Amino acid sequence: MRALHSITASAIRLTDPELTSRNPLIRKLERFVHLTEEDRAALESVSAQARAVDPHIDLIREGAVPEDAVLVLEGFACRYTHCQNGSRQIIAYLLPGDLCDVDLADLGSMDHAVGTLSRCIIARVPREALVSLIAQHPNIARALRLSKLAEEATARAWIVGLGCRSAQERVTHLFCELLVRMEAVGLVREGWCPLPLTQVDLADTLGLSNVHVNRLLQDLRRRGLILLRGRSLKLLDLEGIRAMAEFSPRYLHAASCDSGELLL
Amino acid sequence: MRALHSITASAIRLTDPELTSRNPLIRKLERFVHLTEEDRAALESVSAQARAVDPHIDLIREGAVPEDAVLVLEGFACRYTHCQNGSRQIIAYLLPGDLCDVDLADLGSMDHAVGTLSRCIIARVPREALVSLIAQHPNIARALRLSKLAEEATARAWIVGLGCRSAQERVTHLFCELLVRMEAVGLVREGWCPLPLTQVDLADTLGLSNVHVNRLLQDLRRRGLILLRGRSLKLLDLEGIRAMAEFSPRYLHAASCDSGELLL
DNA sequence: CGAAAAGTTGAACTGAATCAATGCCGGTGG
DNA sequence: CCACCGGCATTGATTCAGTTCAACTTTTCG
Repeated sequence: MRALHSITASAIRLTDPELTSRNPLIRKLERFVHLTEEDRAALESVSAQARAVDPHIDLIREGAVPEDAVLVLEGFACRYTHCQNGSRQIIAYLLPGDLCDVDLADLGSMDHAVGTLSRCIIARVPREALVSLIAQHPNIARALRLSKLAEEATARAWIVGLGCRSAQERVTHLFCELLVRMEAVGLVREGWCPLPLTQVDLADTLGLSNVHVNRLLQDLRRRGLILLRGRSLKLLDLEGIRAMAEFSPRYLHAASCDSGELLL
Repeated sequence: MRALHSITASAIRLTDPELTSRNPLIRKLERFVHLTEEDRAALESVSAQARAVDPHIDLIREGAVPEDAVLVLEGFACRYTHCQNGSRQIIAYLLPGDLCDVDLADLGSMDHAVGTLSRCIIARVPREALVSLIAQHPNIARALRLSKLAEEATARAWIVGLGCRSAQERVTHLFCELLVRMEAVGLVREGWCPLPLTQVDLADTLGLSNVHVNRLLQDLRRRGLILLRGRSLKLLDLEGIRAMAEFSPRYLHAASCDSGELLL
């Protein structure tokens, strides 16, 4: 059986060397650890019964005590809150492959909401399924721990950005982050990165007004640094943009990854 | 032996009902779980061999791969980074009782530095000691997990503050947060909360200039909302300040605490 | 095709930064 | 004990990055 599986796997690899799996959760976790066929099967089964969700729909409401974890398979979702002045602050993006609130067991009521930004494919992982997944698959448990560390590093990077970067630096830094994260789950094709966000979404992420975001994007386009077409983004002068954003991809793999290739 | 211990404990409680322990780590974790005498002894032993550290000293440098966790017993430390424009951004405060980087085992190189702000008393907990502490004391393990959730909630609150609150709201929100956290480790006396920070430190925390922080503080004093004397802070109209900061202490106990009293 | 959502533009405004000088206080050494 | 020094706090004047408001255009999508 083991032999059979690896033959199958390598056959797939020969026909389509890039797609070890279409499941973004598997792709993401494989950046951190090596998964066995059993691990992958468990992850596939957890991702079954996904359903499409419209944009701007709450997946977990603020104050709720979540009974299952949210797994994003397609589209962009986010954590967010509303301030009393009416403005919305996006706290984190949930991209394909992201599994929200792994520590369900310890979690009390939510201090923020989780909702879709674009149309999404979402799977719900019940608490018991999550617990047994972690208990029975040490590789997966470790990969989830490592990706949680990356999430925390991302939150820190957002604090730094909001605290001490200019508006243009924030925009470009966010684009660099999204590119790396989407690449990690195999969703970047020929430099084009899906970006199903409105300028208002970007503004609520970056602590800016939508008007100003609009002008910043125009400026980047005029200078030939980015292309924005049909909900996709292409960074033209990647090195230049990284320099102006002071972006280092290291924090996104915050961990002792074995594969050196990951460090870029 | 068990009986003896509990007699001792209640005797201490009778003479000094407030001080279940002077150790801020124990005080903090006891807000989340009930600790046995063995748990407490283990935590005391981990806190032994603390040493004084001057202000503005790095405890962990950016890029380092830490071999032990940092435990703050007295004073204020922080996580921070330098942006290339020269400004410093403080990412999190480490207050007495805070144990930095519990997931040492999974951690790669640091994407930020950890340093003292004021004079501090610091203990270093070697990796093996930390691992065995967690393995042998499930209560402590759970309490550390819960306090990590509170840390994450705090980071999210900082993102919200930097993203969409006015300068004055940020200052007052930070003061409310510090008051609650210092109260949790028994360091607030008659409403006075230690605040061994300069206005530059506050500015680097809040994404403001030191000049502006100075003016905001003067304004708060003039309006009779705070007192600032000798590295201590007193919030006079706590309800008013909480309202203007849109502060809810709930996120700081982000978890299923059993004690209702914690929810305020 | 028509309505709603998203993007674009200009003008006026403002919160906060910057720059630069001054005052204060606590520690240190003579 | 006093004089000096360095870090921190305070003040005023000026500038600027980014907001707000409001109108207008373009795109999307049922």
